[in-house]
Amino acid sequence: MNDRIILHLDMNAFFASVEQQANPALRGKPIAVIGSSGRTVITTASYEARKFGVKTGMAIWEAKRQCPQIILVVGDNHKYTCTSTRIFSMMLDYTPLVEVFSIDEAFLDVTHSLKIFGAPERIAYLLKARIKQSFGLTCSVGIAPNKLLAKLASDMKKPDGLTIIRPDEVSQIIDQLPIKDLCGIGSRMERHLNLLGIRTIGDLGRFPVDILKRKFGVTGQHLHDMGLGMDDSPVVPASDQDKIKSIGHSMTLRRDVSLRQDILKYLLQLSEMVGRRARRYGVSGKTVHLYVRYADFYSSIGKQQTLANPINQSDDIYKAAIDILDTIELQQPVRLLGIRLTSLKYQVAQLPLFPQERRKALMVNAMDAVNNRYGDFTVTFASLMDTEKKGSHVISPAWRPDGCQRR
DNA sequence: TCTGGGGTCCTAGGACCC
DNA sequence: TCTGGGGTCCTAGGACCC
Repeated sequence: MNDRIILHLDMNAFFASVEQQANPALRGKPIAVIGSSGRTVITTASYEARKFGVKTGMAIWEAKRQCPQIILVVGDNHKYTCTSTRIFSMMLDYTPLVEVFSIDEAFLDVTHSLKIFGAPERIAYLLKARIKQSFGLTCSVGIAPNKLLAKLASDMKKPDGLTIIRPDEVSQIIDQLPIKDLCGIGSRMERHLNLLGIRTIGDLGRFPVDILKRKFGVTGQHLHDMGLGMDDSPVVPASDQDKIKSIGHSMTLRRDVSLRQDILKYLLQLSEMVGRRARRYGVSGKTVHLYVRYADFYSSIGKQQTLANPINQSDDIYKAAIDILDTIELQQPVRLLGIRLTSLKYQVAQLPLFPQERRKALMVNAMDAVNNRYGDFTVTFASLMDTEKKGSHVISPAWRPDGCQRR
């Protein structure tokens, strides 16, 4: 497995760049894409804004303090999904082995494409040129013998970069890089490793593997491999990928909420969002999770309940969520609520036999059809009538585009 | 108006069955 | 008069990714 050639392509400031292309007045200016809800953060900042220190995850007021002239744009998920789907389909012209890693990132295994296209750099240049020409967007590409190193490489030159790590250069290139550059080492793991005196990737590779294993279990071996730049995980195309394992929605409320009736209204809305998505995918779930984040931001509680049978009707999810809520004694006003459905079963949609349930299922199908066509919450429960209809307000770079499955 | 939202994977402990 | 142990399911929480 030493002779693979993996390419990692990462769109530069994707959401912000798409907006700048859509609206020429925004080009060359510091802009940031944000969410539509009241308490939102910076989702993506343009490179012009990044120069001022504006970063993903930053509060709006902080971004404005760093860069008073920043232009804020409410994100349009549909726009990004469409663009990324078209970009991913371009990649399939060079290899069938394309793994979508997020809405703006993918791995390509081009090992067997070289006979047709020549050097991997050539594939990278072709892709970069086509993406630039079709969408006006730039990306950074990394080429390496595995996914770990390809991702590391694409991060090394931004924007519009191309970085190659050849097998014989691996140790020299990674030796002095900080461990947090590795995909899989976050801030907590970084701190743990720092305490062991490990700061660079080279340090990690030289550290005794048995101590890592004793301290981190299975992860220890993985850490050791990463330290040596080793990774034999395959590029898995969408068609071979495991089925989705959970469906959830959460929302930070406009204001902290204490009244039960207010909480229930949000839970009904979340249940409808989760249920509708589950029905669209043709799945039901046996376990319902409720997540509550309190007003202080740091404390939270999560509880789950497993049912006798899998469900995907919004009102069934809602009932389960209320059941869970009733077991919790809320400690503070609520800042965020989340509902997630897990233990998913994939089953062919079938109308229930009994008349009453059958009528309900038919009605839900009809409601789903209207909402799919005219936007979320066009037809909904009476108590949600004043809910905003603005389509999916969810924006997140981790959003998996629905339409990126091959063929 | 300080701090979003969608996921996956792992661990650890308890219940229960054989 | 002794209290083993494997497997599976469930719950809670944390780390990590984008």
